[in-house]
Amino acid sequence: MSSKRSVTIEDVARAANVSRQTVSRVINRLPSVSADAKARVEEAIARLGYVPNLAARRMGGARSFLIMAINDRARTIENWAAGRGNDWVDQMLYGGMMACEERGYHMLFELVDTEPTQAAQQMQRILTSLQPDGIILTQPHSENPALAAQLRERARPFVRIGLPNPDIPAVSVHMDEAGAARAAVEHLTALGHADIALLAGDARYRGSLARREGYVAAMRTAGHSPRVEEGDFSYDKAATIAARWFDEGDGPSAIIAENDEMAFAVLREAGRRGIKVPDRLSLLCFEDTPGVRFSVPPLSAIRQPTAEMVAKACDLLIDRAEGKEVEEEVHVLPFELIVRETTGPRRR
Amino acid sequence: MSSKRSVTIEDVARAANVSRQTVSRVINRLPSVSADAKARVEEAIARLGYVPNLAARRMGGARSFLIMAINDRARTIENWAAGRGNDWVDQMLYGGMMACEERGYHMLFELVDTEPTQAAQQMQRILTSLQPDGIILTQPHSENPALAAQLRERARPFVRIGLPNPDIPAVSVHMDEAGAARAAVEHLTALGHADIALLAGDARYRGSLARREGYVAAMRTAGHSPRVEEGDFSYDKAATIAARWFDEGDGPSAIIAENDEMAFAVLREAGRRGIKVPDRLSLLCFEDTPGVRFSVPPLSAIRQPTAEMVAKACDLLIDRAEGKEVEEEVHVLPFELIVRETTGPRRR
DNA sequence: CTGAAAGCGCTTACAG
DNA sequence: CTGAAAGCGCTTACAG
Repeated sequence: MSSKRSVTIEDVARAANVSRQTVSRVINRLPSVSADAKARVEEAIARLGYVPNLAARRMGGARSFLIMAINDRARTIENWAAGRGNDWVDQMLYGGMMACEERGYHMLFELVDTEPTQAAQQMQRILTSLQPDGIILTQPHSENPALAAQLRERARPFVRIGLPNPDIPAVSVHMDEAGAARAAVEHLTALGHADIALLAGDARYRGSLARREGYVAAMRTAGHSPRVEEGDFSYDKAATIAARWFDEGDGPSAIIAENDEMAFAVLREAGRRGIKVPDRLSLLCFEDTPGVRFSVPPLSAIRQPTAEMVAKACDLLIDRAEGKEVEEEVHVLPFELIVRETTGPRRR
Repeated sequence: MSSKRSVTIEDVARAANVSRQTVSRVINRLPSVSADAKARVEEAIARLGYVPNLAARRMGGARSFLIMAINDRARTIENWAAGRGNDWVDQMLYGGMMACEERGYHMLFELVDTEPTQAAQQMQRILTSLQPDGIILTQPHSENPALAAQLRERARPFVRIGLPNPDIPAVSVHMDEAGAARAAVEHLTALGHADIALLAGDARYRGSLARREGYVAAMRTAGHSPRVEEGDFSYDKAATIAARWFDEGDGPSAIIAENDEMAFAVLREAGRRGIKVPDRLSLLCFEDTPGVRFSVPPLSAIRQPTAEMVAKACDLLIDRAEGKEVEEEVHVLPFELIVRETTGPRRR
């Protein structure tokens, strides 16, 4: 069955006694093929085990059947090199590979530098060497207008993962950040908390800003006054803030941290001082990377639907590649609030 | 600079006033190009920002510049779906992408089922649709003789990650498992331990077998009697064994676990009984996934050089693709013994 | 050292 | 509905 040479469209055409265009039409599910011819071709394909050569398809002027996800080089490599897990990459591959496979595409994963000149050059290389049918841009590339312009100029469809950016008209997929912040507040108020602080990330990030707004709005709705601290997404900064709260005695009764790292810092500082979680302090975080399950106690968290967002992006891109018009510009995916063991009513 | 159409070899040829073969020779670093022509071509490439189209190169009968790493589908997806990290995949991508990039190749990552018939079919599809220049086989595919035969028949170079398998003649890359087991024993004997148990994996795995042999040999050399328990790589099994050891009072003073999971189980059971690690029990594990750093206390471990093994496999495959003869069949990579906080002298 | 020719396996218009 | 022709951007022999 399997010899050194692959079975080609020509072999199928001969076996089915049709021309290779007809085979091509069947493969690509184009109309205008007689039922009879179609059946013969399909039989031949199955019998010979024919699989189209993607390079040839691409060369014929068609699609490449490749969707390319772009990630930030430095950050990704740093995580890998440190032997840390890389939840974002894992979930991205998961969502992307499954979505692509289902529709006969392949997911490619590339690293691009943040520095704009380098990014542009690398993007150029990737586009012409691999010729992907679609590109997925993640942070920080999703916020780089020059990259978007470059893709547009070269007529390469792309989707941003992230909240819409007014400077970058493009299809984008994101999680409902504001809604998640609201849900976090509601979860905590339902447990009886009133003094709920937001250990914020960085307001320069669109997502962070949206969470902040959601948080503030929800607090006002509940009749509580918001309390935002700039945590900068960093462990050290969060630890300093938590230490101050705990030592000065005016700490909140519940904290929402915008990422896992900051939540770990709070947990650590609380532990050092014998402050029981959740009895004396409730803690909830955004992000939900794998380590969160293993903290003591395991953290309640807002789960970011990374796999789902990437899968959605792939689907949108494949729709485009197949000529379906994508009308919606903005796609919002639901979050998940996972209650583990760091949130509860306050006890003395 | 960047227009809708990509710059092609033809554009470069025209700009440099040579034929496209000459450009091709320069790109592929073939000899027999005059210094003068070469300089003109290189200048034109730089000026126009030319990047060869990989699909076209492939079609021209050359390489695809694609190296494909194959992983087990079910296991990989299960980890992803559970939201657990996937250290193996992360490190594989890390090593593979860096190695490929350095030599102008791209790393592709594909999932293949374990079931032999499906595996063969999927492999067939992958080979003909993507036409990779080389394949990297990991567990369990690396132990499937039919897959190896298929690759050989289709003349596709491949490298196995894993210990040599007498039934599968092939280039293979692996870690020095026996040496690592020996080093583990030596580390513990140096701390004064004599009653060192091996919480073993599964002897049907080649690597597990090698560790067992290394362990036994090292124990004999040290004049101690070996003590092997079949842990089956599972948390539950390891917990049962540890419980028995601790409760019957004849437990070893040090334990070497063949993976992280089993070490976590031991740590848990010890903790429950107030057995201090490392004061009353030393514990060391193989594998060293990211979670190991966060256990309390952090586990001493033998680090598996996953990234390095995959990088090595890529290099070997690229050497082959570029016509360099690879003479060595077996490539052994060093492990790393990372002493954290679970191993120490016994104290009362 | 250099180029004209043929071909890789497909698809896209174009006729019929 | 169906096929003959041309072409995609390269490389591989083959001449010179």
